[in-house]
Amino acid sequence: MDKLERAFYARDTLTVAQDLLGKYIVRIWNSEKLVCRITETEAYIGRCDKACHAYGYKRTPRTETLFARPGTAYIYLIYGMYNCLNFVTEPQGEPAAVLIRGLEVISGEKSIRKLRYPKSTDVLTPYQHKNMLNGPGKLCKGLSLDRSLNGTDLTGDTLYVINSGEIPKQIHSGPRIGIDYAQEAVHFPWRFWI
DNA sequence: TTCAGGATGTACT
DNA sequence: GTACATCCTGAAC
Repeated sequence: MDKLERAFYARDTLTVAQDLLGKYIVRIWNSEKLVCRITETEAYIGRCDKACHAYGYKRTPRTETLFARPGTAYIYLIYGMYNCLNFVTEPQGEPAAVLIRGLEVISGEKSIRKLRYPKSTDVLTPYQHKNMLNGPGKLCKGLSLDRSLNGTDLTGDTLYVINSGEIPKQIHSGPRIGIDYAQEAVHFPWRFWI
C-alpha cells in the first residue's frame, strides 16, 4: 500500500476531506503499527470559515501549524483535556485542514484498547466497543496522539495515511459538530462520513 | 434509550 | 473572566 504524498494534501480542502474517507491512518507507536480506517471528517478553511481557528488568516502561536506546508499534522487541546487531530491542506500559507472525527480499527486492536481504556481488563462492554474511536478526542487517545506530535510531517514514519484501495460507495455530508458560535458557517455542509 | 452537568487547561477578550 | 472543532457518568425513562 502506498503512503499518500504531499500532493494529495495540497489540494482543495473539501476534496481532500472526502478523499480521505475509506483510507487508512497508520500510527507507529512503540515500533508497532496501529492501523485504522477513516470514516468521518470535517473541513476547516481559514480563508472563508468562521469556525476555523485561523479565520481571516489569524496567526497566533496555536494556529501557526495551520500555515505550514500541506501534509502536516495539526493537533491541539480542546476543552482542557482532549486532543483533536487534523491534516493541513492546500498550498503552504493557506490555513486550512481536515479534522478527523471517526475511525475504525483495522489492526493493532490490542494496543489501541489499552490506550483507550487503560483500566479495563481484556473484555470490553458492547458500549465501550461501539464507542472506541467514534469521536475526535477518543481517536487521539486510542492512537496516543497529543500536542507533542503537533507539526508532525505526514510523509514521515510516525504518522501517515495509506491508500486502502477502497472506493466509498456513498459519501454523506451535513453540518459540522460543535461550532454553534460560527454564525453563517454553522450551516456549511462540510462534514463527511461513510 | 436519551439527557444534563461536570471535568479540565489554554487562548484570547 | 469566558469560551472552547469533547467525553463520561449517572439518573430518568
